[in-house]
Amino acid sequence: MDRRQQKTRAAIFRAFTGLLAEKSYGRITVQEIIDAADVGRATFYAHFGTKDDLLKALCEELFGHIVGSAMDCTHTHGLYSDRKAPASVFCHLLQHLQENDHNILGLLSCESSEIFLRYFKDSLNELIQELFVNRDRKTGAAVPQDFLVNHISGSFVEMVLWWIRGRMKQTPEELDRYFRAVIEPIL
Amino acid sequence: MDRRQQKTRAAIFRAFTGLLAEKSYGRITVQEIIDAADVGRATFYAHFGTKDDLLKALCEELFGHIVGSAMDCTHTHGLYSDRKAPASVFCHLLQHLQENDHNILGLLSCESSEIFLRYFKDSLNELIQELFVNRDRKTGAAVPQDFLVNHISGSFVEMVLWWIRGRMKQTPEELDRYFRAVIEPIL
DNA sequence: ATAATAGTGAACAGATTGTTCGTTATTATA
DNA sequence: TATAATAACGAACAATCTGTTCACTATTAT
Repeated sequence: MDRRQQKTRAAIFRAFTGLLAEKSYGRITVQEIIDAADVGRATFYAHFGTKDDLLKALCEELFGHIVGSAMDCTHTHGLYSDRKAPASVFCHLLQHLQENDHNILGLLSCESSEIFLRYFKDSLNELIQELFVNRDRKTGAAVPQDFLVNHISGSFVEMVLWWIRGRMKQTPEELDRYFRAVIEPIL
Repeated sequence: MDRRQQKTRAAIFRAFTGLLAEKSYGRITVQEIIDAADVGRATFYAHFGTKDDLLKALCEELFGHIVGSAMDCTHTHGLYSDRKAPASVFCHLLQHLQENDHNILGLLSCESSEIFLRYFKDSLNELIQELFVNRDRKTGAAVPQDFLVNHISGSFVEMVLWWIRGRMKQTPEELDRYFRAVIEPIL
């Protein structure tokens, strides 16, 4: 609502992500954040109860956004007509990542990437769960459905990590092919 | 060498793992560790330069042990004749986990499990890499080998996390079946 | 027996945290 | 435009934590 709130919130987010590119989450102090954001100490604590709260808020904003967009895309096709329709939700997600919306790659490739990957996977889980509802399963009941959902979201996240750590030498389309090669045989 | 060193080292490890069961890694202070271990402040810093060093040392000891044993098992069969030969390395690993050697489950199920999972996965990667060397790959070159290795170790670790978070209702043998069901089709 | 090694306990400056409070600036709205 | 509500400021605070130092004591290996 209040423009001032949005400004400080954005400034804190910006400072925080900037610091994450330099050092691990654990070593970042509130002091550094407010210095970088040029914001009063009391102001920080008026917005976020703790550093962990800030982390959580940032993750929700980022991953909620990216996964939400993927969800919209699969539900209402044609909405993104201005962009080449991706071959799969996974490809869509990877392209989103490569475009580096809100410097999301910075977070996933920083020293504390594991923390962000967990949030990412949680969001992914919801997405994939939904995809399964609208889909006939061809597989017999060899494995429970929630095992399968976890396997897919887990593999995807681990693949993204592998991709980033390898300096992202593959294109999203290439990665998508790999991923489908290891996932589709079991669907 | 010196018995005193081993004792304090063990006391610190014990105190640390105990605290991890209660609170997240980030919230644990050196102060609490030395209080719980009943060890002088200077002593702690004589052993570990920092809290992160302690974490690393613990992980190396634990995962090096469990994965190393799995590696031995696959190399020299019959060594573990006193125990029912497990159907696969994965089953072997899962059984080891369930036995909760050195309270390894406590670490993997605590609030900071992500940190430990990363170390676990690193160790696993080496193991699986080795397994691939001694094995003919049936798959075509649809996906690169290191992608595949990462996919397998990543999936395994994510499965363990799923297992633990679901309160470990499945037996290691059951889990092993699931895992082979999603992995063997692509080998 | 003795020299080397490890642990003790206290003290330390410096940094970090989370909170409080009076003051100032910005915003919404009447 | 006037005014009341809201947000940020900045300075200060006690409490805690960190990492290091030092003189002293206990244990260990040889």
